[in-house]
Amino acid sequence: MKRATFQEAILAAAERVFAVKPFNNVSMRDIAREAGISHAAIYRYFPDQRSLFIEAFLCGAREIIGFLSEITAKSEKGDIEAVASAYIDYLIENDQYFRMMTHFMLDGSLTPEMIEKLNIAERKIFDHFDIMFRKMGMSDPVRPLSHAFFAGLHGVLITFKNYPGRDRPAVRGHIQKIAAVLTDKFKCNVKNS
Amino acid sequence: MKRATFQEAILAAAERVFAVKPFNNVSMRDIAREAGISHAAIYRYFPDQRSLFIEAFLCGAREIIGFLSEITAKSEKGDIEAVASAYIDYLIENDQYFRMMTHFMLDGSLTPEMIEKLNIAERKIFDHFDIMFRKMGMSDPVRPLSHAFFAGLHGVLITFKNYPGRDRPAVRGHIQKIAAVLTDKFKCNVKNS
DNA sequence: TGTACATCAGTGAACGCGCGTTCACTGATGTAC
DNA sequence: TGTACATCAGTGAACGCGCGTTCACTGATGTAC
Repeated sequence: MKRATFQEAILAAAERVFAVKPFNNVSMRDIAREAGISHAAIYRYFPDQRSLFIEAFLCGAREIIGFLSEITAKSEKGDIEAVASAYIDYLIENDQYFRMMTHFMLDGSLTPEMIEKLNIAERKIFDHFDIMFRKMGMSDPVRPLSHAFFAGLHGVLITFKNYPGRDRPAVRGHIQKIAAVLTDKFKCNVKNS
Repeated sequence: MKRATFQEAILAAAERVFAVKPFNNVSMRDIAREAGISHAAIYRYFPDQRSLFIEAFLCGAREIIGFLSEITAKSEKGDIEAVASAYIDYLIENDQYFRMMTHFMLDGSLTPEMIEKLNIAERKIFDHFDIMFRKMGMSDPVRPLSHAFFAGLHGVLITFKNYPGRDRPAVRGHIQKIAAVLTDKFKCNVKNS
């Protein structure tokens, strides 16, 4: 097996483990077991655990970005509600990447290279929101809107993920409802001096 | 020293440690050292580490709530910009509680009692935002607005906390700027069908 | 007031665990002649 | 084609660490008579 292929196999195994177990207690041994190799072998392909995690996250981020690209392209008139709702739904389903993203955002000890990698992914997401806001006829600069909207949607997900005493569908419903409240605010084109 | 006093002394020590070190690698030994006692002694007052952390967080939350209560009371006409800006500033300064809050929100393994305690604190924050929105003349129900606004502000903090390549004042400036964009949206009273 | 005893807060040492990472080694593969 | 050698991917075992938690013990305090 070629080197690149092997790396991808490890990342794919990591992805499968993350889907089942909260990433913050996924061990190198877990991933190795899932990939069917010795845990020592991983160190031939990744210098350390965090590099592996970040690379795995970037794979997931690529998927998120691909999905976002699809839904923003689909909505001809910049239908922000549809985009927001689909985006939220996607992140609820692919919850592990969302959690990793939040974790990295709060982690103060990343190297500049790691931060830069994450930031490139983030900027791509902003770009798609930019496109959406332009389609909606918002006047430039739209980037601050994308920042605020992205951050707002993520905040809603984080805040209500463990909304107490509710089952999963009810939580999803509440998140969608509050996200809709937020989204509605962003349809307002007026600048309130 | 009375039992309650001792507990408070431990919590105060924890608070001091959290101010210096990311809470996710604060150990019982760290807290004990700061409090000037043996780490085994802590277990007389708290059943385990997480209970201690949650209790410490609740202390911090009380302070946040107190602060929020002050600023919402001060702003006669529901000056949402002033409230948001002060709230954001406070959370940037008292960053450790904000991070703990986010951590607990994402942690899926809390007991129902713990979740309930955290939720009571959260609801108190919502209450203050409710008051603000009512002062602004928003029509009921305002609770969804509070949910969305609270979540949005927190999202902005999380998203831009480690905004890469910026120093602390620049990060603070950006967070305030994006929070202002969000806040501005919430001044719009129109329902965009 | 003094004495014998019980209580219990607080201690230092130790337990046990899981983890990231390293290391000496093996065996398969590739290469040079 | 065959042989001798080098390379190197992958292994299982081990290292070393820090942690949460427990435990046997100590010494101070309180209590009963």
